[in-house]
Amino acid sequence: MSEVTGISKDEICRTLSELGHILEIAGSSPFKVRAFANGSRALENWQGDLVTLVKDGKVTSIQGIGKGLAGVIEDLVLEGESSAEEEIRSLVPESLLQLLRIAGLGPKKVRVLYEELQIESVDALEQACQENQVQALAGFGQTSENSILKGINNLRRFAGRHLVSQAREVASRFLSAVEVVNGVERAEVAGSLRRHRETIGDIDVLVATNDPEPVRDAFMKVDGISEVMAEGETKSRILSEEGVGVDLRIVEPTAFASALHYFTGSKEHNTRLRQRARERGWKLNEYGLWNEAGEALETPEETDIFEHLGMAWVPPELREDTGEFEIAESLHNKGAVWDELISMEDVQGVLHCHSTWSDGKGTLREMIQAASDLGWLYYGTGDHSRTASYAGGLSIEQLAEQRLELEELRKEFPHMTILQGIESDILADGSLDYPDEVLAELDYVVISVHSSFSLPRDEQTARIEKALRHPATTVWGHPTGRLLLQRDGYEIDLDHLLSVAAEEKVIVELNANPKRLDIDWRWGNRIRELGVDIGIHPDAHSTHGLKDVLYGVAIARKMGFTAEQVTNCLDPQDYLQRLKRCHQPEVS
DNA sequence: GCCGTTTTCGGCCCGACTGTTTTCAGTCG
Repeated sequence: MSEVTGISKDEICRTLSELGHILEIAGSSPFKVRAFANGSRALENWQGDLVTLVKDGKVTSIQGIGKGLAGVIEDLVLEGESSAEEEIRSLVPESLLQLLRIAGLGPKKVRVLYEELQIESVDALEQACQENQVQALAGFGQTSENSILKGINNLRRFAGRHLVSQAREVASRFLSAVEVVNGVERAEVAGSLRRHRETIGDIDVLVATNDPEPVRDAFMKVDGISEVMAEGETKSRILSEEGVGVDLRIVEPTAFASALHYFTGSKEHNTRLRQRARERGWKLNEYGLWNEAGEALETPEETDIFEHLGMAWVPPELREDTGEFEIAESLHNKGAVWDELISMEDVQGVLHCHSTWSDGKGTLREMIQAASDLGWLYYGTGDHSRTASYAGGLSIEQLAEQRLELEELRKEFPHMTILQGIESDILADGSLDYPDEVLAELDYVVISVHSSFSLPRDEQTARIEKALRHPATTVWGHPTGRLLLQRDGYEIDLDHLLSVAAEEKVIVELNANPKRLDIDWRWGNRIRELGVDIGIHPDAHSTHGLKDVLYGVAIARKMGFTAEQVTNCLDPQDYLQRLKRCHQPEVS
């Protein structure tokens, strides 16, 4: 495929989303604004090769993208610029987008600040507040001025989104404080954390009780609250000292299921489910479900809400409006339920673990002991290869020495299947980091990109394809190289490379490190379509890091995977067979 | 701007809390 402009799908999604915000500040129709936001999200969730889609003229086949947005997308892909984009960007200064990130400031207020005081930047706004110019504006006051200053301060201190590992800690601190309060019948964390998103904006804690006050008191007494942002009858919001927003919602016990569903989201899923209710002349909100006569339908559990609306219960992880409605409806019609998704107990062992042989903190013995303690039956070393000198990569001699130590450890841990592997750097030309005869002695080989991140898309794709087709390759490690909240992955034709992995029977890694969670869950549907096998690997650099597998399992659930579809849920015998199957021709 | 078994126009989800108001607009989720 010929490269066109090299603009990535992610960049286009960001552009569409920005254009939506600009239109909002400029005072466009809220529906037009929403169309841009929806289009951005639709494109983000769509998986495939965008260049091909554009060339085939099929961009509008994505639900939520019509003629207008398709035009912008096509121009960006083919020309690298779009006149419609330029036109929208000329409406208001782009720097106003920064102001939207200040808590409490939305498009309307940003517009007033711009029109009345010509404020275009966060710094200018700060100064105007300090000079008490803002409180004089209609709709603003002394309090607004102070809260804007606080908001600016918070914006500078915190990035906005958080790794799921950090969010879980904060959430459990608040949940454990409220769930023990007298009168609390149920308490649960909802929101994106319950949906197992890879990063978390804020935390939703939902409590069912007939006596809200003591719950709110307990919530406000939790350690590490840096600011109370709202404190109402049933809804409160604080900012934790880690910079994570935590919402508390209190509902009556009879409304718990509908509230849990509502606050689990996603917004898109909820919108669609409410539309479904409306189609029947019903109403759905966080307090329940009502029929056309206004009578409340019984919904003691989430399952009941879906049942009333003609759907099987959808696991929370899958509520992103990325195909779950069609499946749940079809399951319901067949009287079936959703397949049991993978859980931690299904994992039988792991590959891709580092030790003190390269840049890990745990010795091989400590790591294997920890894996055994977790109940796992196999463990694969996956230290860095020799080119990764910064990470203590192993020489050919060291590989042989490590093999001797593993022989001893196999005697110590007879119940464990201990494999020797390597995380081989993919060199810039796509070759692997050891001669073939050295690679052939290993039980498996993970191939990973650790250098030359910024090759042009075609070259990067060709480089990885070459490595995927190497006969020794078993696993493709952290396929996109992204670091959550830090950097995007390198530019590749992922769709093509996944087809190559399918063809070569290379296992695609779901790297469970909470900073990576790579490959992205949005590729789940496509991966199943292509018949690619995935493996959940911790990429552990310490005994503690082995537990990261739980984040990988969470993402695999989000991809809709059952245990049968994940390689390291196989028992040791079958697993060894699967590792050998790589690159061998299909037995007909 | 998008969409369609009420289809090419006329809709587009819903409610709590805050601050500035004196009945409500804006923001947020």
